[in-house]
Amino acid sequence: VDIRVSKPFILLANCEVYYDGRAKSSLVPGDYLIIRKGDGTLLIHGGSKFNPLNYQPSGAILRKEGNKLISTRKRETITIIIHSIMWYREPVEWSENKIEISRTEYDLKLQIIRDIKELTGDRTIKEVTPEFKTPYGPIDVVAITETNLFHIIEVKRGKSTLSSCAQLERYLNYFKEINTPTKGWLMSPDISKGAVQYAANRSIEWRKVLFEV
Amino acid sequence: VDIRVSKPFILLANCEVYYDGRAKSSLVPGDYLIIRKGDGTLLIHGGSKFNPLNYQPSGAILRKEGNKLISTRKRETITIIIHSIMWYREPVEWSENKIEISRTEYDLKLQIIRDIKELTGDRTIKEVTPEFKTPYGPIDVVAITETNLFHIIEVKRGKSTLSSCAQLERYLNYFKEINTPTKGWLMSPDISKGAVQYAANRSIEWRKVLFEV
DNA sequence: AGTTCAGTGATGCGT
DNA sequence: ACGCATCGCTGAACT
Repeated sequence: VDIRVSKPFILLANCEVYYDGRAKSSLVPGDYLIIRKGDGTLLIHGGSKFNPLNYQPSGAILRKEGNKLISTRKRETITIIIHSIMWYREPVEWSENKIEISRTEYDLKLQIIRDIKELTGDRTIKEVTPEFKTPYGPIDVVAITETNLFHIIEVKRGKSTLSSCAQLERYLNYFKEINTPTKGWLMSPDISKGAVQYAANRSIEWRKVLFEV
Repeated sequence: VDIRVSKPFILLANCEVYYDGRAKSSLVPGDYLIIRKGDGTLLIHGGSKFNPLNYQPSGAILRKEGNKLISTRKRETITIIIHSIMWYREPVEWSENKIEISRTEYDLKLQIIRDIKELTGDRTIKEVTPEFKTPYGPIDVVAITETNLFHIIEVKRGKSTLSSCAQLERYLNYFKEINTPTKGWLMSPDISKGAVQYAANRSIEWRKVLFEV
């Protein structure tokens, strides 16, 4: 079988793989599934687990040297030494459509902005800004009251964790530096125990928010 | 062609895909690559990009209903409606070896622990603990001096970011609560501009550490 | 090109 | 099972 590096292909081969770049890895000889897409993406999958064993994201360039396949991208290199080919296929058509997805953090954010006064219990809110920019990163939602109190809201689509608390606190620190009074909020469907503890110690409040759809 | 849900297979098919679970998505009809592994992993790949369009991680259970493939796992469901099959393969052998990887954060941490006195410039360190446990999460490296000053060190294999700063500060907060004097450190090969700023404002120090191998 | 964050993140390790 | 941190994370949006 002749592998064409100019075409997308799907290949099951007995091979070994070496990677060098940000990290360095080697994969002992075995039968693996090798996928090469039109945009340069290279995936080497083993017989279990979600993640490919080795890979290169879109933009990689593939070449052939004897029984070696070499893929390079931004100073990273994958070398596949092929011992034998079980089968090889070039898809005639391979669609590039995207999925349409809902129940993302963005959707939850819209709900929160709509219900902001009920959720915070603050009827004096006069302005709500999503993606509020600060030098310490963009804040999911900022709601400003008539008396210029800033509600700083971090939204999570899943569980709020210690890491969410730290993220929120980082934003709060910015407003502390510019002497602006704030109230910090976590809003999400769930929260971890550690986050509850941490939030309590720093007067951060959590509001449970569920997806409506 | 007859798809056997009891075996791992690779399938190129014209199909449409619906997912419902934590989120909800749909994929318009097209030609996609469907991979089913022995551990239940299901991957549906389009003709570009690293990430699968739809997927289920290991543990999913697959069944067939007419021209539908239905995979379920923990209240999440993927439904593939198959319109036509381009080709279908069942790998006879598909290895489950793991890659051996180096230059991970763990490797960098070992270097840092070895060179801890040089990196901190503190010759009075008497004890170094990796994975130091606190209620606010485990700290990469803690080094304690003869006078009980705690060096709190957050290690990153790539670039230190604002998020790294916030993570470190969260650990520092714990020691503040128990009235223990600390010095906060970021150690990594690189650091982002925002992180430099944030660290400067909170007397966190950064040390550049490169992989030796 | 650099920075930041979401993700159906997944995965591994600890409790 | 939950909690937490890493990942060669990738991908997207914005500067």
